Amino acid sequence: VRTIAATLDPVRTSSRLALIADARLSAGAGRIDTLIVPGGSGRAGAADDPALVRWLERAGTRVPRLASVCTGAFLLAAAGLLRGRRVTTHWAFAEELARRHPEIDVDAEPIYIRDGSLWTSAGVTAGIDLALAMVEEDHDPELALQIARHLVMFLRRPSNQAQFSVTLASQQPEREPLREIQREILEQPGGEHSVEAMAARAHMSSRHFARAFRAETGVTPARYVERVRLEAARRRLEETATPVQRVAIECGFGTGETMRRSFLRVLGVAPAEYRRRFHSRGDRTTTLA
DNA sequence: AGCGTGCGCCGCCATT
DNA sequence: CAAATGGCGGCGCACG
Repeated sequence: VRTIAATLDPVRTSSRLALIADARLSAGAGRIDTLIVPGGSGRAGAADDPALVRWLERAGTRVPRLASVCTGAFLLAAAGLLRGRRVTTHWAFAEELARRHPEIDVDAEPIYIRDGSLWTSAGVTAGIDLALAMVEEDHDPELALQIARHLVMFLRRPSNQAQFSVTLASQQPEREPLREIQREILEQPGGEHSVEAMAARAHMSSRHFARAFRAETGVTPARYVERVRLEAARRRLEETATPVQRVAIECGFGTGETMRRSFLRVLGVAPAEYRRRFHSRGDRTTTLA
């Protein structure tokens, strides 16, 4: 991994962290396999730097794989690299991107989008999902999964389910009845998803269902249900002010106590504490220089 | 904080 | 014969 900047002087990020680039644009960067353009509050100025934009125009058309994180998409757009492509960016800026560049097909829904050799991602952490997807492509899903675990990365899923984060995607079953069951769980985490009930819906004996599910996804049915419920609960805690108790019921945990224990076991924090730490205050955005 | 019990899981074997 | 499926029993543990 190498960093390239317009200058070799320290570059301050929006959080004041100073980075020193490995190379200057003018020096050329040698052969590049994947070019990743970050976003952040500095991107407006960068888009006004003719030398940088010109460099991007050239490099962007030559690299085998081009990517942006967050508002980095604006830079790619300024360099004319997104014409006619399907891309995403930070949700708070998606409308602006679409307005300023009508020639781009902007979709703010997925956490990242791959359009051929062009990869774009939503907010900063979505960039991790994007990077993991690249690892998966270059190597295999198992390695991506290992890394995700190593990073103690929380699973992320777009609401439209058109695109799962790699960790969940690697658990996509082949067989139709099992996919159907998975869909039901994802759509209604609070529903009745005991092993027996799911087996009945799939027209299988519970023994066979559990065995098949495990073989296809690598996770046992109940554990999968628990994961999905945990995800749903996390999202509600992050994005709403719904009382913890009600979140527990809505997400299929019988009681608040059950959800609490699940949180402690998997995430290491209790629900209330989790909300205190991660609840987002609406329009606040995260950007990276 | 502690506890009984029901559920999930799996090994094993029979059946299809 | 191999593979798919079903049933049983027992163990561990999480739910309430």
